[in-house]
Amino acid sequence: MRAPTDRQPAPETRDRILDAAEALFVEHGFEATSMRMITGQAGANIAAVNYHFGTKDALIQEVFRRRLTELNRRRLAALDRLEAEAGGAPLKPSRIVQAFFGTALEMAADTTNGGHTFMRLLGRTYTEPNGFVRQFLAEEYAEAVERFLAALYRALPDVPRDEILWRFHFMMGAMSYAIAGTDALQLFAGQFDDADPERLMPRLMSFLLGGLRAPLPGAENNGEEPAGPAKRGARTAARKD
Amino acid sequence: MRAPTDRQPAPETRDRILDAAEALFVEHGFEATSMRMITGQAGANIAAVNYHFGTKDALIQEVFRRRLTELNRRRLAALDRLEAEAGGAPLKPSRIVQAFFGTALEMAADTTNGGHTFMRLLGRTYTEPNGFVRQFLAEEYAEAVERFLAALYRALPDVPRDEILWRFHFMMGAMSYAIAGTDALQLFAGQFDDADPERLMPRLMSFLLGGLRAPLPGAENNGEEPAGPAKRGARTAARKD
DNA sequence: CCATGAATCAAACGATTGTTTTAATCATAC
DNA sequence: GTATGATTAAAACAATCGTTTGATTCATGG
Repeated sequence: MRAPTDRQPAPETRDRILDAAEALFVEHGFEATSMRMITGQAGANIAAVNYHFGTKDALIQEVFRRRLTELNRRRLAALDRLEAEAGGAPLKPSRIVQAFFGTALEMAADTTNGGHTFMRLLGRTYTEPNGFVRQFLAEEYAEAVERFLAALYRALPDVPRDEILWRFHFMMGAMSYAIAGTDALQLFAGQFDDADPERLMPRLMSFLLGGLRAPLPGAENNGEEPAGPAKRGARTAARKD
Repeated sequence: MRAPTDRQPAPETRDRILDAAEALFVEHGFEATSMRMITGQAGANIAAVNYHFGTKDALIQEVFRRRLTELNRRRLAALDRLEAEAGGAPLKPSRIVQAFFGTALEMAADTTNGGHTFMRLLGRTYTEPNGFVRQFLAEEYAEAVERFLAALYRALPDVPRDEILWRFHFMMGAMSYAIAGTDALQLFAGQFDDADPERLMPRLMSFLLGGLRAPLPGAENNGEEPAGPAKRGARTAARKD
């Protein structure tokens, strides 16, 4: 009676709990969301969580696992497709970025199946203090990050790998805010006249690619004293497309 | 006996509590940090927090207030300086970005006075679910955001304001990850060979400016099908420097 | 029709939460 | 030295936390 059957899809209580937990985690965070809030919203008994998942931490993990596995599967499928088309040649950075971040944005645009809810949760979880959540995320992401970084290294052989790594990191931050911030961050109160999610994708893509292809630091033409307009021949990271 | 004196700087217990709370909030988050953990690390009695601050929420607010007021004061001072130098002319976008994000990175580089600790906390708090924290942040930021956005609008008159707003938003995301991620995000496990904080500033600045000046979306040369390398005359957001 | 095991239920578990109370201690001014 | 008010201290407050228990319901196959 300890472990529920795992060959059957399980009726529905289990899924209702996952959905409720996902929504409540977004709204209140992990710690501030109690088991009673979850089971209450799911219309289940308080003991149902421990019965189906064992512990609260295990529930959190499962909330992430079911979506994250799918997200990274799609990402890797998109990358596979690109590499198959290219036939051994290095990929265009813009395509790589599109495959990784565009796929995430597509999931975030799905408001009917909970994808939107989850992506908001995911965005704020990258920086979550909770230790075991971070480690779990790292494991789930390991393969995808490794392959996409390798693709970027190949695509930008002249850019130092440290630089690519950092910029990939920056891009993840921008994407997280893009998703989480649409409704979460009211720092720019009343300023978002146009929060059309339709336009978010091209907006973010332009920004990400601009950052990725920015002139490398160290070249003294950047940042501090950029004397005149648009120096020609400025040292640039990526002009592969 | 209810309200402590507010004309005296107060001895030190109050500050020890703030420092302990700041450090513990970074490590565990707000909810997972108990009053007993705070007072324990501060070497104070459990009742000291409620005596000095009234409530846990008020303590959280004070942790942010004391640093955030200073940070935004410096930001606005830097902007004042730029505008004084320019004498009425629009500013260079790179200078504006430097004044806003560079000032934050400088505070994050201060590892001796808790600035580093706080900036890590701040970065992950922008997306905090906790309602009253977000509202408090919005109020503390209102003036600085308003003035910097206005400066960017003037600096980039040809760029739609919505676009500037979004890119400012993206930049905040990238910066948050830049600070919080150095130690928090181990997603790229073992990959950060060069996490030298000295180099973080120019790296982030290059990325932010690249994103800010990226070609605007909508122009069909961007993102999806960028046929050839580096189209000349591509529509670009900002080439003021 | 009954046996079997999964699923649900109400109720309680001990532990920990933020906060309060009441008394003791401390410093300072008269 | 004694009064005054700020600070600290120990102890307890009710409330809520995640989890467990043991009984009951339900579905299914022999």
